[in-house]
Amino acid sequence: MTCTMLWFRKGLRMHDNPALLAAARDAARLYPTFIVDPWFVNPERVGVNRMRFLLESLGELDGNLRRLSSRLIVLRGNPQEVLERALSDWQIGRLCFERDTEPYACARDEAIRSMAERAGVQVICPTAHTLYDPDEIIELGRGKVPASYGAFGRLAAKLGEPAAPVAAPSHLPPPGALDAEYGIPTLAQLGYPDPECPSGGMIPPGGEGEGLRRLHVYLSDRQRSAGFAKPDTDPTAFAPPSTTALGAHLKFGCLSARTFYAEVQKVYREVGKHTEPPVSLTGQLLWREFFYTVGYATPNYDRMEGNPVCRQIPWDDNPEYLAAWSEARTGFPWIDAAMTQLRVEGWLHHLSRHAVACFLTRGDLWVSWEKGQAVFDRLLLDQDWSLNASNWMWLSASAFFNAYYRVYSPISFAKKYDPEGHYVRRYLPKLARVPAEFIYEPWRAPVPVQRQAGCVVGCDYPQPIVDHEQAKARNLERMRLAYAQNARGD
DNA sequence: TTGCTAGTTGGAAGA
DNA sequence: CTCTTCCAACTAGCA
Repeated sequence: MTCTMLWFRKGLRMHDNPALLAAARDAARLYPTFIVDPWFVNPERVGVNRMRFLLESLGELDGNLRRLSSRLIVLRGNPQEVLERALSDWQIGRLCFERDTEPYACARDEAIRSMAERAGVQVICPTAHTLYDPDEIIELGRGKVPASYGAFGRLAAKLGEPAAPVAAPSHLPPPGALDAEYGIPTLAQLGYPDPECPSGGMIPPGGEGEGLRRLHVYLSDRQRSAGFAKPDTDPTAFAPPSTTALGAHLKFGCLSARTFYAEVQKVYREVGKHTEPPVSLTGQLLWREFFYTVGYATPNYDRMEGNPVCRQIPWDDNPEYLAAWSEARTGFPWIDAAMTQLRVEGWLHHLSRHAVACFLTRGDLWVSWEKGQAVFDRLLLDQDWSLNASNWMWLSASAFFNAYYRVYSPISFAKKYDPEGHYVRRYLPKLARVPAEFIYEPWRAPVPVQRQAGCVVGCDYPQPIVDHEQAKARNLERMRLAYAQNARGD
């Protein structure tokens, strides 16, 4: 009988957690451990909303462990240093953690694996964050990384159905006696301000219970779930949103992607007729797999330079435009409302992300996708390294997508879904009384109408930062040129 | 080699 | 209100 440690990083759940089962098997004592890594505790890297979500998730994990007479042990510091001491202090013979394929995690885990093995500790590292093991996909493609969703889908189909989720443990070995409390820190202890939730409770709480509950609530509408077609969902719907909005729970592994997948297949079996990838619910999980795989296998994936899948485009360095975009003062209500929703709630509908990303890059402002990526990385609850980089490259027509002449209009796009402007009024109260006719382009309203609405453009709300038609024409030309150079990062 | 086809989610105008 | 066409036109993947 040996003492074991489960090191939680993502995978903050009891259900479908092979690493937890591996750690619990035949263990005299089990130390369920989370390490607060200073690399992440940085308001510039991880915004307050996501940090709060993480702490909530840890709180629930601790509660679930305590129900099985265990607990969560929270350590603080550089993971390698902290672990080296803990493995020795607690005489750990087996260290288990779920595999993480992001570059920071790969480097960290490789160093820790060799440190542990040098100390005679067995290391078990199952894949459970994704449906498939990216190495298996790449091997099946004879070392070639799938360059498109279709190519990925064919490889995944060859591998067959993803592994079924494993059951949650019904009991756990006891933790050892500890020399200190090792409790979950508060936001304030981590140096974060803890503002009153400004969004009226629109931010979903973290934790696996909430993730599972939201999954089941969404899937309880069998017809909608079976008929789910992503491009047809409404980006201006906010109460409730038109998609599952489960990204944050998936990102932290509060909700297992394999459980999600299995539950969706159950709905399909019940309903019979259902949509197919890429637009279906299953298709959304496969997009995640595809982007995880490319992100894992591509060097410098979150940058333009040195990134072999990314087209090299001479973006402008324009701090003023970037600031106006990220601070929701572009003067385009649809863009500014979406950026406000992002800042306040840490979430945007996928198509809103498209609209603001297109606007920042190839559509209007000609600012590098890397700048937008950094803002999303900080503010999104569901920030996910490979998905974020992938989608920014997609929207800026730097990779995967190349119909660069398809530009989202900051005026007419949202109008199709929400002609009255409910969404804009919700997130930009200054515009609440602007007549629907002008809600997406208030600068066109006659001045008396602006006065009447209590929203004078240039005074209460900014003038549009660019003329969209002019910017679009100019940028199309620049894209044409960049495509003609046909330069890639390799 | 070459040619063909399909690709998650644009917009504007006109029938 | 829905459908088609034009805009100007890329490339991975396959036969």
